[in-house]
Amino acid sequence: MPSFTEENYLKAIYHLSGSGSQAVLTNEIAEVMHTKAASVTDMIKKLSAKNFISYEKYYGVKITKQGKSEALMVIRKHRLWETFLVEKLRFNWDEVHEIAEQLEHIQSAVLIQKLDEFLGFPTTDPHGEPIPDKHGKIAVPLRQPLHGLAAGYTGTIEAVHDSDSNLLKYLNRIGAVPGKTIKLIGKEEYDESLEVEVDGKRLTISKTVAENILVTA
Amino acid sequence: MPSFTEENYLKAIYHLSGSGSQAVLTNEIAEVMHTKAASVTDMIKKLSAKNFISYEKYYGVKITKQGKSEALMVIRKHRLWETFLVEKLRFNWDEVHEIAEQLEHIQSAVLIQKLDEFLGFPTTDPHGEPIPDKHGKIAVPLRQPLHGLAAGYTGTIEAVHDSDSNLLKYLNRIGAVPGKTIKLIGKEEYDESLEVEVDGKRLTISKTVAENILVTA
DNA sequence: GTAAAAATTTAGACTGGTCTAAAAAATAAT
DNA sequence: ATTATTTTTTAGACCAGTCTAAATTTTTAC
Repeated sequence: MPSFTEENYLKAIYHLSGSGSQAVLTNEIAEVMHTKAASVTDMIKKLSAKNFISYEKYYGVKITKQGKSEALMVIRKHRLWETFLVEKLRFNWDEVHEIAEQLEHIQSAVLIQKLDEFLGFPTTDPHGEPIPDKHGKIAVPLRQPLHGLAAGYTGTIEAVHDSDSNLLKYLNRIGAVPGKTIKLIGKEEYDESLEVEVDGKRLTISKTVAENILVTA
Repeated sequence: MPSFTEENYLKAIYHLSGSGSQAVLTNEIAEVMHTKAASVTDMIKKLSAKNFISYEKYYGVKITKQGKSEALMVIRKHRLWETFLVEKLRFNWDEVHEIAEQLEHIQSAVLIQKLDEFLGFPTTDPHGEPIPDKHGKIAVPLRQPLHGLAAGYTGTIEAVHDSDSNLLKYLNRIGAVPGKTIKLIGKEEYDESLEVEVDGKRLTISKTVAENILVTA
């Protein structure tokens, strides 16, 4: 049974690796975990000893089948709890991430099973992200970050990354929520900011924000 | 903000002290925390430095106003989550303690506020224990352990201590649940076991079990 | 193809929580 | 009241997770 911290590392590695398909570098992990490279190296050794990842010195880390399965269970719990908080407790979309970060570590398979049932077996969370099923199976969504769209094209927002509350509050304010239509007017060369149209309103968003908005054409 | 472990110690001290009215000894804490006296001494120093308890060497520990308030908040969370698990997720009465032990440490005042509202502001948990309100106010229940009843008398089960799942499963099996009427037929001298009648059935229960059944006359 | 820069790992130390073994204080027994 | 017993505290150690500073390896630049 992985610890609290180990679960967080596995989740980060899973996401950074593109659902487990690529190797991940020490500094990448350090950045998203808000920690130092030396700490990551230590943790990598522990996760490797438990066969959650495979590790070669100086080359980076690959998540194993077992590690992927653990990560997907944590993600499942996170997204089910977020759904609960929004659907049942009437939280706003942008207030649930931090609480779900805690709830995702509660250990009880039957709890999650019953929660899933209580929520009516939802397939996506409030941010549009797919919820893995109890076997860890997850729908692969067809979508791309907004800044990958070509100028002039219109897309539908399918999901937004729920990494941080401030981003979500901002997206909420400008109306960029799942289901909405967004048109890419043009790209600014020097800073890669985008001019877009949402709800008939023109606005400029930074590259960083655009990367967190996921659209289908 | 107290840590996970500190919260568990405060809760234990609160209960052992009879809601904060008496001093508690090191070994008593060690026993209920399933830890050693030396570890308790260490933790006592930390809790004392944070003003959650007052401590005199070799004398024991008294919980402060601040410590009591923290303990009551943890108890409030525990009992609200237990209510949620039974009322909403359809858990059995005797399956929820261990899960609530984890959930009680989730940090978010607004979460508990919304959960309370979602449950319709319950005043007792599934075991009959009173739920402290958001200010830490708790109804003082009029009741006594079953073995305090005199032979021949009948009482109503108001609550049972939810310390451990095995006890609760046993109580469930014999029908000793809150709301039920229980008659004390007689006491056995040498081991203080009790002969009782529940649901028209006669049975013998140990002193240990009787102490966990709380009745009103 | 060597030097400089960047990334990674090691070494050693710290905190929180735990332990065992030994010392000190309080209580009980005669 | 002095000894024996129990309770509590201290001393020293360990594990998980983190850090800084230094060493090592890889990558980039010329």
